[in-house]
Amino acid sequence: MKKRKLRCPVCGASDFFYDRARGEVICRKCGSVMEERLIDFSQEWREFDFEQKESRRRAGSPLTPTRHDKGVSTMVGIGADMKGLSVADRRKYLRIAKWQTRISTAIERNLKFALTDLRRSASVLKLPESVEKEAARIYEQAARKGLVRGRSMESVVAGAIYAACRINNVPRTLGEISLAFGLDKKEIGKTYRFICRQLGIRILPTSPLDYIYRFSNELGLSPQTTTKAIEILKKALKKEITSGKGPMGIAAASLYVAALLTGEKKTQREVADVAGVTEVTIRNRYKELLEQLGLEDKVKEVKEK
DNA sequence: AAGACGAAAGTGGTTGA
DNA sequence: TCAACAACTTTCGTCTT
Repeated sequence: MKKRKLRCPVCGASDFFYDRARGEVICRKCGSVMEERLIDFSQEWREFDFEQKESRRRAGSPLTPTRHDKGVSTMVGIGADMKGLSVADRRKYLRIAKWQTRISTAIERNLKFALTDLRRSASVLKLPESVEKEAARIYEQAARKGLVRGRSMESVVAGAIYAACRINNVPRTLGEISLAFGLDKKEIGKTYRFICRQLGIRILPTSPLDYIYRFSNELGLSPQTTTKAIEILKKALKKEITSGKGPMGIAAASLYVAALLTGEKKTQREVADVAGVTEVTIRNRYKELLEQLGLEDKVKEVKEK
């Protein structure tokens, strides 16, 4: 394949930063996001990788031995030496072995379906490979621990994906995931919390900064505005007026203010939609930002024009 | 007519006794 | 286990552009 020199359509520079974790290419000079779906290039070998993974799994040991799956990962040996055992004990032994085979093949079967589903939605969500793998790992753990029982397989897959996103600081909102799966936000959130608790996964709150680039890109805002939003956001973080608040609302409000100040005005509704929050939340955050950062005058100035 | 603003009531989750 | 609580949503009326 011929190598073509990429140039930033905004500032013309050809110095890019590839944020592998987020699957985004960002111009070093002006900060605009060039490509959000870089991952699509890797579709081919990623699938190949998954095939490999699956076949490996069928062949034997789980990839991630953890403290959680004691009972299941320790197989009762089928060809074990049973000479010293009574008939009753032998029967019992064989019965256990049989059930374990049944359970584990059931899990393998389930895993096969789940991973197909996972792969499909990861591709819809344009997730980096690392996150997809992480999600697969989480799902497998959950399945082996029997957490899928009583829940739809899809919701657990969705929960695993969401958890993987959070862990890798790859911002995807619950709304986006629920759209990709056609599931209710609440349901995904519920299973997400459930499997996190059960698997002892520690979740750090996401930073609003993680969302800025994507939201900004989706709104079609200029790099200047994006930079402005980040500037505002950082000040807000420093003043600690953001703690306890939802990160998406804060990111959205920062972008809204920034767009206002640079004359690229977006309506509250537009911003609210891409950020997956309501206008009311934006208004509240927006008000706080203006008060705490002394931006009222600047906004007034802009409005006069 | 559309957008911005804010009050009031409701939702789901966390926390602390 | 339950009640208080904070953040966010929904809904709706009013004001501004």
